Amino acid sequence: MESSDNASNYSASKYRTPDGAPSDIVIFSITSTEKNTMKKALPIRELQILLIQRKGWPYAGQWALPGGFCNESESMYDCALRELQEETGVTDVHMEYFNVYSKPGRDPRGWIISHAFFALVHEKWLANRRADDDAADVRLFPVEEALQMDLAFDHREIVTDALGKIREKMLTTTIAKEFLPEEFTISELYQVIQTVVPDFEERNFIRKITSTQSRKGIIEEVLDRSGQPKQSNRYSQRAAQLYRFTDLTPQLSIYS
Amino acid sequence: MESSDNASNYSASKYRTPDGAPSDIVIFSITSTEKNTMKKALPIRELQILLIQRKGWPYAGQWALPGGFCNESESMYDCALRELQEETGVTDVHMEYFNVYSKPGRDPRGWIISHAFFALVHEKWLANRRADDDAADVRLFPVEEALQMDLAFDHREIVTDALGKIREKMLTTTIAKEFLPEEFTISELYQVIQTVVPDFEERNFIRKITSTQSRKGIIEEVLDRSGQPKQSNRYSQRAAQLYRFTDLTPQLSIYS
DNA sequence: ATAATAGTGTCTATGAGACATTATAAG
DNA sequence: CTTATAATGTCTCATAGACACTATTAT
Repeated sequence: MESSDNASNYSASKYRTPDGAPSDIVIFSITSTEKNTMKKALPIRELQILLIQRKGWPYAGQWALPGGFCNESESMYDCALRELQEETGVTDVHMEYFNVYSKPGRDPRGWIISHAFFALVHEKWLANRRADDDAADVRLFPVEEALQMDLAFDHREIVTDALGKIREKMLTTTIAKEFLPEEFTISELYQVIQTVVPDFEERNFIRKITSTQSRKGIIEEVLDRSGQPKQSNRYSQRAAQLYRFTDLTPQLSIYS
Repeated sequence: MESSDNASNYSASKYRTPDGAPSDIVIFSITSTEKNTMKKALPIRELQILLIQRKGWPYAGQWALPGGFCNESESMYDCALRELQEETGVTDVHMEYFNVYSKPGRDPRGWIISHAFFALVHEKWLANRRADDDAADVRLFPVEEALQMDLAFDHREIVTDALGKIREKMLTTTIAKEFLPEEFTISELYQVIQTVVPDFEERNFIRKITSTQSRKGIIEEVLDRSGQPKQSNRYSQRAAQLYRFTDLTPQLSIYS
């Protein structure tokens, strides 16, 4: 108790304690499907999340977020990293903690406080996994479809919140880079932003991002070995300039 | 276990479970001290946080963030609200969850996963408390001073993170309103922003906020009953226009 | 040549930023 | 009348936003 003065007569165990502190991870990826037209064109991109089908009680058979219980010897972040690795084989991706879910009764197994992360995984990493085990119980779903499903626990709420969070972050930070190759064209960047934030529309996008003083530091032109601008004609007839993100972290303010 | 198919033979308790899930609250307030000059002047404002002095083990005698253990029947947010109310008597303030602290060994009492909130409390609410019980074991400290202290647990890290968070939010959202009266002058707003974000400087502040099309919706002029602009000469010789925040939530983007 | 995507020119209205100037009221 | 703070004028250059136009290359 608080009034005792050393560890030997401290007893937290007289209180009811949580039955578990899991992490749940909303793993986002953007899939690309080549258009089967004759002409070169940008692929069709879709924002997807990874779900697993539950085997046992509770919510057996229903789809749920990947995740699992935390051990005493790890932090929540480490726990989530471990689960992410187990589920996708992927390490070294962008993962962020964003909320805790603790409403009484949210888990029939008891008093379980869940810690929600989102991860942004480039499809090329998930491709490996899908080749390895094309298990029917681990799948990518388009986000909009996932939000229509009857997910286990309060996972629909978690997915909704995660989606809101990455939409905000997509517009205010440079996380778009997590979904793009190192070098990309302006069209690809624009398309990735729109895939995550469908309402996004910016007519003069290329000028905003490349020639306005306040923003031009965010991305930079890629040059080849001879110092010439490096271009790509992968998605278009006319070759497009390649860009990469810089290390600059944009600071936004409503007062300046 | 996961492979069983109903609640009766589910047993989470065979695993080690956390010894507690507390909330810790970084309660920010801005104190105003009138300058004792002859002339009217803006008060000296200082960003402070509320700390309590621990009585028992562990960290007896050291200063710590207010907070306490969550019960099974409440959510983390409700827990934090309850603690906030117990500590300050205040309800109905801006409080936000911002991070979890779960590093192994962070609490000598065992495996304790702490959920950190920050709250923004107008000094007028804390004034009551300070009159009631001027207890030496609950005090406001200037943030910079608190960060120099040897706080209990990992509370210095929590305070550092909370400070970073409210600095960011001060510039990107309208939380400044939590530290201001309903009606305020531009100078007061400017001063509040600077109190939280000392680096903030904006020469043409009044024009940015009142006459640029993209931002002018954030605050609006206050009019009196007869429809005339309402002014205040509380802090200055020449009366200044009063403003209030609107309900508008500014949307920021690095791409537009 | 055609089509498809990349990228620029150009024009107007608005905003940013710096500084000087005027306005108001207390003492 | 002096002083302190509030607020506007003014000037230059940058940016926003719209839309027409040119550029490049596969077919």
